[in-house]
Amino acid sequence: MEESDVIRALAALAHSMRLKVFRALVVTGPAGLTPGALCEALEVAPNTLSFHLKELLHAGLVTQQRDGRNLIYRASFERMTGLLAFLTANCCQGEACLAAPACATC
Amino acid sequence: MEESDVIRALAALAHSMRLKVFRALVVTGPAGLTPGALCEALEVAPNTLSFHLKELLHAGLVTQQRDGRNLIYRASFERMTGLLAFLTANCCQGEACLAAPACATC
DNA sequence: CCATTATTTCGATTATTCTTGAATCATGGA
DNA sequence: TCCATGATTCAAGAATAATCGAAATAATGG
Repeated sequence: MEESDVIRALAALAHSMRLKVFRALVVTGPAGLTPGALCEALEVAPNTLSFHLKELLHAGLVTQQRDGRNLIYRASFERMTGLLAFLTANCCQGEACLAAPACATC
Repeated sequence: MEESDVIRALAALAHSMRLKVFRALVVTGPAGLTPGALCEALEVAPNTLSFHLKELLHAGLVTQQRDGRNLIYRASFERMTGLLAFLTANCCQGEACLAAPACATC
């Protein structure tokens, strides 16, 4: 993962609504959610949500798939783990450190 | 870790220079680095660096300690792991998922 | 106490991002 | 084909963040 990709992903997540959207998709898992469902859950206007979903999509943090007249968005776990790996890579020059596993519940 | 803290931390890291600074501190580990050393390594003006260090400090991602006429900045591994944990918490509603450990080298 | 080095703070300008409303595109059914 | 629904795009103004030069603060050694 390139540094520019990492920055794009971090910037995408560094916004209240986008973080909520991403967390909702992470919690939901492989089933994913439609924009309509997210609008209702997060009480946000469709165009505003669409803007933020596009940001997440462009950052590679979510994927988009059409299903009839709905779209299904899913969190990209591959991208997320790449991001986490970048932040901790080569920490402490290989010495023992306090970095804990990323996913406590899995 | 509160959502607002997470956003602050993500926003702090979502900037090329700040990410470089943070990575340099992560790689260096507990010894830490002075602003002067970072200035030289990253080829940045002292006041610009100071601005960004303050952002990282305010986000809790780095700590500051005075040592004579130098300041020593260190990455806060505690904060970083808290951030990583937030992003992956409750993923996939407890189902098995692909989330990998955060720190591959430690 | 003064000079020097290290680092931060201030203020103004520029650039970027967020929000909002109206318009547009895509799909499925009558 | 026409309409309704789900979702996105566009353009503007408002808010926020980044940059840079100049000045200020902090600590040490002479």
